[in-house]
Amino acid sequence: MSLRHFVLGLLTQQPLSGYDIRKRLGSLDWLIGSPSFGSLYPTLHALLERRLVTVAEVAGEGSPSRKTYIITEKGAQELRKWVHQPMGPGASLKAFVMRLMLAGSLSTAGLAAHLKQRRSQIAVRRAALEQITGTQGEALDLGQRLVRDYALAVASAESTWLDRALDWLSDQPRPTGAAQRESIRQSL
Amino acid sequence: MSLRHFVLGLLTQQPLSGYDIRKRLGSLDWLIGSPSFGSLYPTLHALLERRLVTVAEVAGEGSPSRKTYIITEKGAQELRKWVHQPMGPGASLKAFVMRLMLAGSLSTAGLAAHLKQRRSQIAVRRAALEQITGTQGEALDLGQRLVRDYALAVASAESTWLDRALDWLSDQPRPTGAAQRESIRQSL
DNA sequence: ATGTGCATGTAACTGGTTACATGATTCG
DNA sequence: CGAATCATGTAACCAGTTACATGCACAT
Repeated sequence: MSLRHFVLGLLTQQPLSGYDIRKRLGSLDWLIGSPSFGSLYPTLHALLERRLVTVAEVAGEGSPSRKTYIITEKGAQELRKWVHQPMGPGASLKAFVMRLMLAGSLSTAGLAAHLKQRRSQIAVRRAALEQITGTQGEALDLGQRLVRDYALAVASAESTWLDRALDWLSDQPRPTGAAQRESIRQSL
Repeated sequence: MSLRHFVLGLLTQQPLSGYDIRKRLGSLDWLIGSPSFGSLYPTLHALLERRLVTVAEVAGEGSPSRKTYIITEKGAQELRKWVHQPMGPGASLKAFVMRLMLAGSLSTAGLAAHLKQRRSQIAVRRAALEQITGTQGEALDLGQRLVRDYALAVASAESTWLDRALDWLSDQPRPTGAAQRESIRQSL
């Protein structure tokens, strides 16, 4: 049940319709897989029912009527509560990326904590993969070797990225607010 | 319904029990997420019913009785058929890794084709991500920037890896068979 | 005897996909 | 006029998880 929170997170930036959300997520299809309308619309309805969002039906100017959803204060609260609780150690890449996208709803300290936690988990995984190389190295078949190498490559890329991100984050002087929006450009 | 084929693929290497499969997949939890017993055992039963595998109940020597599953010729055929059909353009990282693990059931040419296809898809994604940087670069919030950077890092790592893998593959002289098992060591 | 690890299994539930149905608008 | 895009929605279905139930073996 992360889709509910994820959608909520997207709405913190700006009001969106179901259609918008899918478009926005389209470019990240391969990383996290964008949800189908069949799950997206019911999710939106559920959020509405729990008063975490409100609707604004916009009669279409040159396009059919669209319903843009706006997050409520209750919704924002709920989201903050959720986004601050740590992810389990077996968290998937997808889960991590989804959380990462909600960074805007996280304090700088909270974000840093998340990244550090991820970094240490990645370290554990790399160690495990390298151990496989040592112990079972000879017994693996082609596919398993390829996957091991691939996993190692991804893990190392992620590790590098996390280091960079954390460096950048610690260089950021101000902790929160609107100034944030401004000073992000230099990231990379 | 990829789990069925995936399990079938794992069984091409050696007979395994449900318990074994989960152990084997445990180290790749974060990449593809290992299935729970609640889905694994029914899957095994389904394969059995369709005559794609057979069981050998091994009365436990120092451990409880275990059922090791062996792939049948029919199963191997089914798998080859499945593994050779190309993946859609929106294929997730998870789907790619699962396919990659079944490389052993693929001809060298088939494997190369898969890797090349993936490489070109990655290129498309990178282009899309870089286009976002150009057009909406200023409008993105913290989370979206982080995810974009992260995605770019992963995509570039994958790209590099694919190049290396394809290089290595083209350096391999023999096309198939038992010699394969031997000459893989030098990969990295 | 009690708990921990090995090992298999089932039932209820849930999150999500697929397929379908609807309708307005715009372009060729 | 028909096709494509925008836009929303529902119902049937399915894959997978969670939680539960069982039982053997071994160590404390």
